[in-house]
Amino acid sequence: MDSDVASTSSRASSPEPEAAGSPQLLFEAFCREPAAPQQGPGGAGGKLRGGRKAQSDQQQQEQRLKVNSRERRRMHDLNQALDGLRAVMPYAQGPAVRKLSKLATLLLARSYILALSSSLQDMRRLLSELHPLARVRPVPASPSACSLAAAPGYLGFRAAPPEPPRTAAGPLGPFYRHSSGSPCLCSFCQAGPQELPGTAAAPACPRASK
DNA sequence: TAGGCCATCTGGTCCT
DNA sequence: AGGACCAGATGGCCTA
Repeated sequence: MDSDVASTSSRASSPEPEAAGSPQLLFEAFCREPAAPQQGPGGAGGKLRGGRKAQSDQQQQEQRLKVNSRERRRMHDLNQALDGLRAVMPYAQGPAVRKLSKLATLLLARSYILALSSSLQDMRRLLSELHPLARVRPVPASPSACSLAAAPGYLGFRAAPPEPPRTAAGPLGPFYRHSSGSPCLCSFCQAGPQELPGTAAAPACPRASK
């Protein structure tokens, strides 16, 4: 299916990380201009008298190429976002480590967020125990400040996070297990994901996925 | 070689 | 109408 010129094997193992990594770039990509007009080859008025059907076919072809191109770019943006997510994820990164799969990235991100939330709660509790008089001041309510603050699970100083659903599998789902006997040195395991709220004791190490 | 993961194409649906 | 989003199909690459 080589219907698109741009479909050359640009795959390799990493999908064109043009600007991957930086959240800033991620947002830039997210907010980027709405799909440059991308003229098809020949542009308008290429064929003058090719017959109505031929012209219609060509128009359809160009339309198809345009849609394909948009879809490709959309997927590239998605992959960039995933790369950005991987970049801030607590797992061993390096040339010798296999890149997290998309699914693993999402699952690990969820676990990481839950772990951070739990840590934050613990620290807050500790702080209030050490300094009973020093109350943690609530974040001034400013609805327009950040839409995240309105999210149900937002961990501001207002409400405790909702209990995450408990699943039978580990925080990364049923896909990830430690290979028995071999201690994992990745930062995720070092940090102790077993403290995740609402999860079983099953450690979740992305390196053990394969 | 089988299975996992991925990129790409494609058609459908929804929204502006 | 055009664009975004989604899911299924397909084929390639890589690893155990």
